[in-house]
Amino acid sequence: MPELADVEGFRRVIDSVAGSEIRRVEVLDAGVVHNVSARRLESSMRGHRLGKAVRTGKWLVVPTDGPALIFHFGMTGSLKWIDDKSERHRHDRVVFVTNHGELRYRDQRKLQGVFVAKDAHAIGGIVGRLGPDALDIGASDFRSRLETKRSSIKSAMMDQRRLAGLGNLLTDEILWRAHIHPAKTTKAIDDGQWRALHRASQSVLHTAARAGHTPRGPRWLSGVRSDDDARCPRCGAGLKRTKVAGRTAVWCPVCQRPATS
DNA sequence: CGTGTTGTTCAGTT
DNA sequence: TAACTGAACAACAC
Repeated sequence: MPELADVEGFRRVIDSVAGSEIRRVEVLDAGVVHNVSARRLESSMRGHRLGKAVRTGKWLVVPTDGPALIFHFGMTGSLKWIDDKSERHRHDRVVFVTNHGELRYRDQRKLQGVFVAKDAHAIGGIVGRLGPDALDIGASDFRSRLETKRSSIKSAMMDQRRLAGLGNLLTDEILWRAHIHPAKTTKAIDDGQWRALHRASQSVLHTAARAGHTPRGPRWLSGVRSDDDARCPRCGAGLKRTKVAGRTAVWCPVCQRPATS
């Protein structure tokens, strides 16, 4: 699930409970706690208040009046705020019990998880080299960061060092909206297509970020991409599935004509 | 028992 | 160097 839009949703979960004081940390599965021990996570966070979260790409940094919490959600992670007595979910891995409710890091596959940094500025060694967030990047920046990678456009868009936040679904959605084939080489994209791509990116990302997830509506590729016999929401053609940049790309053979040369 | 999965990283290769 | 491929991580559905 978690790409830019989903993590934006998690950011707002944190924002809505900023100020809550962590009373206890329950590490139910230490496999998701990455750069500190479970014991250290508990002792370093106890008694501190959650601040406003900052998202960059798929990373979420949560400052406190002590150390900062850092989350990456891999493919199946999420953050849940529970203010009633709901049962723990079998995939709840870390629970931050506060004075107002519980913040739960839930994750089936445990590919990423929870990190701790001295403060919100000391995240360099954890997050690595990230490009600017894909939301609200300007058209010329967008283009120059992508076109210098000689690869398929899909590969460039998913490269977190160029633009941060786009994953497999959002990338396919944007390319579909812009009528560009996912395997098209960056250097084969013309001026008009770069403009269309940027415009589609902003449109998709703003809507998805506002929703807190990539919409699955009838006008969205994401709404049909998993269907058997999936059809293009725009023209009705049968959608194609091919491997591009190591991932399954879903695209419309009519709206996104494959490269001819 | 295979195959696939909304992410990232690393070793090996081109 | 740049980019690609496959594997690995882990868990589950089909």
